Amino acid sequence: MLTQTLNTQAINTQIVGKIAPGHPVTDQFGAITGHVGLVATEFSYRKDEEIYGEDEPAEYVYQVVSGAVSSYKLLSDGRRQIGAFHLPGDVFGLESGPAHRLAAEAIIDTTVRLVKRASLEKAAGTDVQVARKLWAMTASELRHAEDHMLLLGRKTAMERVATFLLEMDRRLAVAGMMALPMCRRDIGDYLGLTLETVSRALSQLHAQGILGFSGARQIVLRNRQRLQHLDA
Amino acid sequence: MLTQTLNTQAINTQIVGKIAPGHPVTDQFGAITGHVGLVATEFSYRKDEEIYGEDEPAEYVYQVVSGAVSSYKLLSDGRRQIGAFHLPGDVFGLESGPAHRLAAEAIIDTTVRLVKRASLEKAAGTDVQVARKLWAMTASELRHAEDHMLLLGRKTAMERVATFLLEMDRRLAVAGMMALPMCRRDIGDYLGLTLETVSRALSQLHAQGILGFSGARQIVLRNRQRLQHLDA
DNA sequence: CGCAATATTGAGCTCGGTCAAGGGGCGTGG
DNA sequence: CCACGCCCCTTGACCGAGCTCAATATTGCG
Repeated sequence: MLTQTLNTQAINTQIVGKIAPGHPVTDQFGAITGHVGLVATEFSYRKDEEIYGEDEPAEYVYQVVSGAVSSYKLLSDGRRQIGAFHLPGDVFGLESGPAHRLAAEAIIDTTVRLVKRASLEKAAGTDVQVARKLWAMTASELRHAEDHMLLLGRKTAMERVATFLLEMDRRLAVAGMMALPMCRRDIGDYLGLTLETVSRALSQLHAQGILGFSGARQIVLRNRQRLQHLDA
Repeated sequence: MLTQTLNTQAINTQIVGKIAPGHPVTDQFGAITGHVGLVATEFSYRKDEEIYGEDEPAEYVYQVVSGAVSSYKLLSDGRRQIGAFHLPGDVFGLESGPAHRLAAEAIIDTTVRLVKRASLEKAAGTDVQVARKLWAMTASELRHAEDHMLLLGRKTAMERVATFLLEMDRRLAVAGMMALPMCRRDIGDYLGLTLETVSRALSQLHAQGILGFSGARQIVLRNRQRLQHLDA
């Protein structure tokens, strides 16, 4: 289980206070832990390694330092729905109840910072600002889930892929280019499509000059306007 | 706007303390407002009346007293995704941020109880138990949304309808029978299907003896076991 | 009892899934 | 630095679940 893994692989323990580079102002963890003096531990997972399973006790809350994580649910026959991708700076694994409602795994080699859920609960019990922040983070996840229900229930394949590209562009574009950490299958499982359909949609956008490739996962959006139009 | 409507139709204002009949123990509103002495107002909407629009300022938090409400998002061309149905006892319209992320409308004649969001925020600022409860309610909505993403992204039409029937059976069955407040189109918009597909699935379940009708919206589940199996 | 709204059923079509066969890029090892 | 090999990705051909369009059939409400 997680505890064992922690024992064998833990790298670095520190008092939270330094903020992850690149997220100096709006750091979610820092906002909570900074003035409470919680202890955070850094930890690494290899590509495809499970961080926690569905319905597993929610012992820790995580923040991606580097890499990328997916949160997902499985049906008994293996069909998978990814609910969210977590990128550097994102907090994940935060639960109000006792257990994780989705599983989480690293989609590439990933380093996270983590704090005990119990210590956050304790801080929230004495500091109203912390309590407010935990609520806001859960509300933010809910907002994303609500948008994603609309996508999954009502958008066409092309609209889904356009929405995905605009989301990733917003979240991880550097100098107008994005380096996707996830494979076509992961994108399909996020969008409720097959990997082939995702690939066909991307090829079509490429043919129309709306995006450019430099490697299958290195994408430049050349016409956000037209992409937004395709997004419905 | 809402304020106008409130002025013309408000029925009854009271100090919250009495609990809605049928929800004496786990009443969500009561748990928050009971010991804080907040003022709640009762209010009624007719079938198909909008309660609030998407992105409208979130001035009030609501609880269904009687009737039923749907929360939904629209695409520009009219495609609709219902994110949740709210039944008697349910709280809806609770936001951590300033605006409603989904619109809400009464799907049948409905009476709600409502309190000002600002007064809840104020109570949460002084009472940690209230803050905790608000967080828990948002987390509960998130849990539902995560389950629903799996349904919308990965389940077949028959699996979706089976899931829907089991959910409604759990939430509103009385003496083994459920009286659905919503039409086939609403069910379709909730499940990411057309109304025809919903109707066909229900007919098929009827033909297999898994459910019985007494009127299109009066349904008896005759074999929950088999339904659960169809739910994947 | 009558009628307008809602639900059912049918026929044909389409979008995205399935199955299958290459192609290409990246990391590894020589 | 280059070549090899393994994924990952792309593309093609066909299929079918669910959508669309259309014609009844119910039903519940006045």
